[in-house]
Amino acid sequence: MRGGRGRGKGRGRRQRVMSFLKPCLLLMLARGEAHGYSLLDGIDEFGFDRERFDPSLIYRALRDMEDFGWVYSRWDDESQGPRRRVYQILPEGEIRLSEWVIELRRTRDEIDALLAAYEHNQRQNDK
Amino acid sequence: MRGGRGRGKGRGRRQRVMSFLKPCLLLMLARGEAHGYSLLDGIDEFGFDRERFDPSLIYRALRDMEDFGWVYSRWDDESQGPRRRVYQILPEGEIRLSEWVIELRRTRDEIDALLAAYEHNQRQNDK
DNA sequence: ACAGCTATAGACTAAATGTCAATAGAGTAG
DNA sequence: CTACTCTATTGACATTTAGTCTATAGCTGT
Repeated sequence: MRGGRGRGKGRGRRQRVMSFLKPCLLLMLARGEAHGYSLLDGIDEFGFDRERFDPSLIYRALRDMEDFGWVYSRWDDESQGPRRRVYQILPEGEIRLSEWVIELRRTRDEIDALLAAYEHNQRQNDK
Repeated sequence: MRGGRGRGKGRGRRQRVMSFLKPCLLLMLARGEAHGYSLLDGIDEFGFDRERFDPSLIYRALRDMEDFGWVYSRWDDESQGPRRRVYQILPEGEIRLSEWVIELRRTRDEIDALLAAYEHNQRQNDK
């Protein structure tokens, strides 16, 4: 076993990644316009832990998506409290969401393939 | 629509992420020892495109996993051609793989939830 | 000798994520 | 009236992960 290359990372544990947030946000916006904070309240539907979830991630994702032309935003001055930016999904965003759905289906199928291979392995080892 | 903040990224398309490679490698190693290049030949089983897949990713993943104590490697001098490093999975690696399987099942379920929500939305819009 | 394949490794780049702190309006408990 | 809390958005910075490109080196066939 070669000696470490000075890359001791403690433990390679990270959270899920796979850019799951943006499709979730697009889907929520497809149900109707919303602002960042209200979207934050909705993300636990998709398995995110609302308590530990940093709001800045949502705002960043929304701004990125606006730069891509997937969503549109305007300030809402009617509401009480601090001004909120209200987002709407654009046709480009609906297209991107539908592409994402296709990619996610494929990803799911690949995960299923790995799980099946793993379980197959386990059965072999039990024999 | 705010003017761009100088963040024109062309198009936000990336490949799948989710650290899928390492669990695939661990699973392949669970079936028996192997070296990097032979693992490269096996990854298309999991949906990777062997042609476009850069071998250095495999070697890096293997070294990372060795640093974590999940696999063990030794030089194989018996083989012809350039020396190859042969990897074996360690008990730590089997444990990590089983944890990964649990995480992947959860990820798959979350993808399924999003897909179901998307399809539900579509049906509503058709009405 | 050299072209091509097998095999591994390193450097550099780019992108995606995560963490923290700053700002600010409104309502409310004391 | 002021300190505190909740809603709301933003920016800076750090870390992690993934992707590209290049280098090295042994063997094989010509």
